[in-house]
Amino acid sequence: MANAVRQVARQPRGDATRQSILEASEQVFADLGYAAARLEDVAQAVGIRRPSIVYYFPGKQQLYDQVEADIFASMHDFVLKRVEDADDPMARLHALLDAWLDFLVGRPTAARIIQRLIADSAPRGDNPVRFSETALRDIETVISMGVEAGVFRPVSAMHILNGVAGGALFYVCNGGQLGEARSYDAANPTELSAFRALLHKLAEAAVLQSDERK
Amino acid sequence: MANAVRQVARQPRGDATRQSILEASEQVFADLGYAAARLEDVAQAVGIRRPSIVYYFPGKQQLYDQVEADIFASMHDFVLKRVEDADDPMARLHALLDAWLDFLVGRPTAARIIQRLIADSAPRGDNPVRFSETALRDIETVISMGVEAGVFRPVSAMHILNGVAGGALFYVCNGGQLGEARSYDAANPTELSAFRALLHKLAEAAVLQSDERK
DNA sequence: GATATTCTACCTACATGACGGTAGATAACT
DNA sequence: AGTTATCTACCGTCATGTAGGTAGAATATC
Repeated sequence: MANAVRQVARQPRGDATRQSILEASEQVFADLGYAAARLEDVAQAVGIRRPSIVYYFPGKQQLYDQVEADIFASMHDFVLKRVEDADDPMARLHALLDAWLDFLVGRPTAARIIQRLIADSAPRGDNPVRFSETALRDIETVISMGVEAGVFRPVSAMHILNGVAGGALFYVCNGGQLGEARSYDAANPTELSAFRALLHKLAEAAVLQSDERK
Repeated sequence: MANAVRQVARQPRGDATRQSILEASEQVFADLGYAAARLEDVAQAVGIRRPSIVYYFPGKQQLYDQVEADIFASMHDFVLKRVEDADDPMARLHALLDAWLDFLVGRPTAARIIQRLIADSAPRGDNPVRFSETALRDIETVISMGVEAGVFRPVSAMHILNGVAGGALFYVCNGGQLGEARSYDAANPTELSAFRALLHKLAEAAVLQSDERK
């Protein structure tokens, strides 16, 4: 079979091309969304012809799935690594939010892809990994530990995800969204640390008992 | 010219069809996004043939623009009406957030369309109305009044928009996003009032001086 | 160590199908 | 009768996927 999915790349050159395709397509999918994205654009960005993409990925959908899966995996790993360094509940929550924020700021294409994903009414049948599910499990773990420790009031992880984590996505996506005058660079250290401070404040307000906020 | 844009509908029947087309297309655009949306779907939902849509709207893009413009206008009006009933700064801020939340809960298609819009990297050239700009102006007014009154600390309206208003969008969009077990109905009164309470708490944390939170 | 063979990494060219838009006929009001 | 509303039929475009070919690298063979 000519188009067998190659589980493992065989040659360094092929590896590099494959990686370039993934990166270029992440950009294109982020910019235009799945439906409007054209493989032609991806090919052009990589510097190859469109059919060569098919040499590496069976089709557009599979390419997209690969991009999405990579985003989720990277993000989850990133979060885990940051969270396990913290031990008290509030430190863990801060670490979790910081991890999300930093990941998205460093990979704004991922932010925009997730943003689009959340707009979809229902999960796509064959798509195994769902953002909100993964993210929700991560935050549920952190929250429930805080609640058990008596540090957090009992609060729906779902609501925290919506109220607080959504903010990080917005912060990244909205940077170039406003008119010339109001545009900002999400990666700008001053801007970022200001927003991070707000995020922490919001998180504390969300989980702490009303009488023990600092 | 056969396809002249009709500024005013001439007959009641035409008016009704036109309205049906707008409503159906809002649904379709929300479900699939602009690129993936097919006029065929819209026509089918309305119960007419596809070319009849062109009788009312010059083309797909113009139809979409109309839907978007209507959403922004409705939302802005909705917000204004709610905010002007409040007079002290915090009441105004709460009214603003409640208005956003209630509007989006009542019109989830709008929420998903806005969600998609924010994923776009940059404003489309010919698109006159930008969500974040309109919303930002609304919130800027409220915030700056609070700051001038000395009730709010000086805080970037942009950050409030990201951190707090984004939450309302997420709340609505994420309802059907999770697996069977975790799905929720954003319009459910219990769920909604719990989230509303959180939103208020977050807003207060964001704008009040650290020492005067209730 | 030169030659034959196989494989990798692309390419060109084409078939297919989907969707938006257009033209013109027709039905339904008033 | 004349306008308003909707239909059928058709066309053009465009993006995907497929078929098959080719240069050059890697590997085997003598």
